[in-house]
Amino acid sequence: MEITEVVKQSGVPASTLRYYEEKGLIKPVGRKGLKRVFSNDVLQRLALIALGRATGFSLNEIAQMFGVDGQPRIQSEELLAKADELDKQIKRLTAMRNGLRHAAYCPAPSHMECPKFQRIVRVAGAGRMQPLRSEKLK
Amino acid sequence: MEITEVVKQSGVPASTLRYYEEKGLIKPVGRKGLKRVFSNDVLQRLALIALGRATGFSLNEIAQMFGVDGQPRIQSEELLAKADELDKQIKRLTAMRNGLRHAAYCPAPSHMECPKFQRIVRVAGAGRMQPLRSEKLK
DNA sequence: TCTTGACCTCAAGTCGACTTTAAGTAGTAA
DNA sequence: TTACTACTTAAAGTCGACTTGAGGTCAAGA
Repeated sequence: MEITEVVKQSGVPASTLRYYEEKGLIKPVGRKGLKRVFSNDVLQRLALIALGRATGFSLNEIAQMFGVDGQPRIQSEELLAKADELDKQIKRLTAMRNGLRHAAYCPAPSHMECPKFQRIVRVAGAGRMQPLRSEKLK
Repeated sequence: MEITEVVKQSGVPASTLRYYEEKGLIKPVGRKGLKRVFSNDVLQRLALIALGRATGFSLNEIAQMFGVDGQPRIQSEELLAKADELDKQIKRLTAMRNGLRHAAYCPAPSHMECPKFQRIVRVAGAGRMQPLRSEKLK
């Protein structure tokens, strides 16, 4: 497959494919002249990357978790730790979803005054109010 | 409360608080000289913002969903639509979590070759491989 | 042979979410 | 009065994830 075929089948723009290659997330099987040639495994790879991105992992994290060949490069311990993080995240999302559904119908003048809504926020946040960027320091 | 107190109780840096104010996400009740004075409602507000961010909403979306006073500014229909989005997101997260747990133990040489792992990726992605930035066009 | 189209590289630009920096002000303490 | 501390503003910088643009290459068709 040449790059355009990958673009068509995946919906991922060529510029992004080149960028992902640069970051070591995908790898063409070869070249035909200048042109990159991909095997169709790349589509699964892209699905995996998209899934990772959609679940909040950075490209670097994804690259770490699954090497170019799909083999994890980090310890199973760390993979399991990531999985646990996701569990927490799932709880937050569930709380937020419930909060939104509630807010759609709650008659309270301001939601911050509604005890149910307050509880949802409290349960979900549970002390973590830091903005996301602050997590860069590691 | 002055800003430092908010920083202490919330963990959110002063620079971020000022930035949030600029974006219309929070609002001091007044000033004492130059200094901002906040009511302690701001802490709940920050929890709400953090929850929103953690669940993947942008600051603009959060500002849209809940005005400065916590009253939703958008229709319940839209709130419910957001809730449905969250449901999908929860499914993706769950899939990713399962994938990671599986990857931690699966003996297959490459995960992309493991049928179980493949199914997880397929179920979760379901055609959506577009990078996140592409969604800016709306 | 010349042009076209599909691809290439490398550098620079953009966008959101902040952070950093430089320079200023208001209240308090010595 | 001076110095210090806790804040302020406005502008510029940073970081990740891409996108855009300028200019180059190569195979195929007129």
